[in-house]
Amino acid sequence: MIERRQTGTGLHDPVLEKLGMEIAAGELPPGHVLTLDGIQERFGVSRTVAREAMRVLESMGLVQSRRRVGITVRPTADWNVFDPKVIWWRLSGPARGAQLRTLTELRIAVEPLAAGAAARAATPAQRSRAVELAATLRRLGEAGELTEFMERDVEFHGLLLQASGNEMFAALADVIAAVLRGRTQLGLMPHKPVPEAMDLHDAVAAAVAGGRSAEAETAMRALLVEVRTAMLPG
Amino acid sequence: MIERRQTGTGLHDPVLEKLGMEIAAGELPPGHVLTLDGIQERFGVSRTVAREAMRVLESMGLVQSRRRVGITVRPTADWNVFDPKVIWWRLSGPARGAQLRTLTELRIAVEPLAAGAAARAATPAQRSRAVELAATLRRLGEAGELTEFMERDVEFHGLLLQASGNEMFAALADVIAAVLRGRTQLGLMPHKPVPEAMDLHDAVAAAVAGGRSAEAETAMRALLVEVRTAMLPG
DNA sequence: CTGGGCAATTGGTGCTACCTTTCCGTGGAT
DNA sequence: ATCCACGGAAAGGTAGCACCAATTGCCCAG
Repeated sequence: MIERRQTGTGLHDPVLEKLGMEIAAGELPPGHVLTLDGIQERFGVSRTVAREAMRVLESMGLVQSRRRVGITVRPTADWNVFDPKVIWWRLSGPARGAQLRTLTELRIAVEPLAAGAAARAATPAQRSRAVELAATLRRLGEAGELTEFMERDVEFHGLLLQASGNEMFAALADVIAAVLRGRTQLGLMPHKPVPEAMDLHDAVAAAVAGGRSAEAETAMRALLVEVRTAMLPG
Repeated sequence: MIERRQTGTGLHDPVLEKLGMEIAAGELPPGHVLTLDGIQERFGVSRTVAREAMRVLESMGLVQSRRRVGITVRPTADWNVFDPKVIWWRLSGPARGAQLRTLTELRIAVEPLAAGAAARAATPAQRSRAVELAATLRRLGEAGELTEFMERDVEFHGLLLQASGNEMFAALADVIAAVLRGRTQLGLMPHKPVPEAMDLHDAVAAAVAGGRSAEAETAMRALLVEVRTAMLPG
């Protein structure tokens, strides 16, 4: 589940969001210098708020603050590219395609192992839920219910990441949810999921349910390679 | 290269560091409530400094700030476990072993694909450097120069991650360096690297140099599985 | 005794004013 | 041309204020 704005309140959050987006989008290129004064004036906020937003950006590696010189935008290589906010900002900007590609590579790396681990570590409830979801996916896919299909797909992949028992894998669930949602928004999904995809979802679920780790891993890998080739033209 | 706070300057940094460590270590368990006043008094800093540290912790998902309630420590599942600072804090605390395990799983997921990508995308300089490093590793390993071996190993793995052309993989270089260093500090390394490890380093380097992607991937996977089994007893 | 509403308390939110510290530029002296 | 000293710009840090929201608990009605 992506959770945008659950806090809602907070005056420094809009500032953080806007600056983060602009930096991630490259509108404020590396080397560009901001000042607290400038931020205050631009957003009509106090020094306190400007400083807090700046500190958070600094902790993400997006900027560096030095006395006398100002707030400098840092090169991309220094960013915390695993920070969910940074990923979100890049997915919202012109680098969306590139970010989707690197994230898909990450998915191909992580999700097969997560599925394998899930086959070993999942609870009975998780196993049956996986099978159930795979069946639902087939039904929705054949019916052409694209958005509902996507939501279940998000749940399916999130479930396996959670069930892997590795909290670092589990932490990727939200990010991958954003990838799946962003992919359909970008029109990188076929209008009707290919039958192979449904077969592979079934295969993964069955292998997880049956505790067949290696099988779950290879099926998930095949599924994701399928996903990558499908979005290559995009 | 690990770079612990080369900025040094900054009064809010020690506060952030201490609180982060305590939360990561579980000394401040989920649900525990802090107040800005308490932080001010404890560290002898002003409200501004306490607030900035709190905001950064909040952006890492370690705490949540609510009016009238205070600053609540959030459950582990909400943490940004990919944030380098969070990883560092957990590696420094009692959860070190668990963190090393999840990170090793992540390595097994990511590094083989990164090596495969490096075989496709590396520059000529990177390819020759990889071969050179593998040879150096063999020499150092046979000589039993453990710390120097480790430093070259750090460079080797970082090089391939950088060369993969995927910035998310590249961003893991620092973290993996911390894992390698932490592993030797924890005594989870054999006193003399096993010959197989050296052979596999060679195989990876040769495959990358020769552009044989699949071969680089499988060799790297074998190398990391070796690593995992070696640290399982720990 | 229970429940609902109202008021007091608590603690973060945001603002302003002011001082300190660090360095970047600049300009003058050698 | 080089070096050094100095002024000023901008972040770093402190203090105290008004404000607001949520929680706590009290009080009174049923």
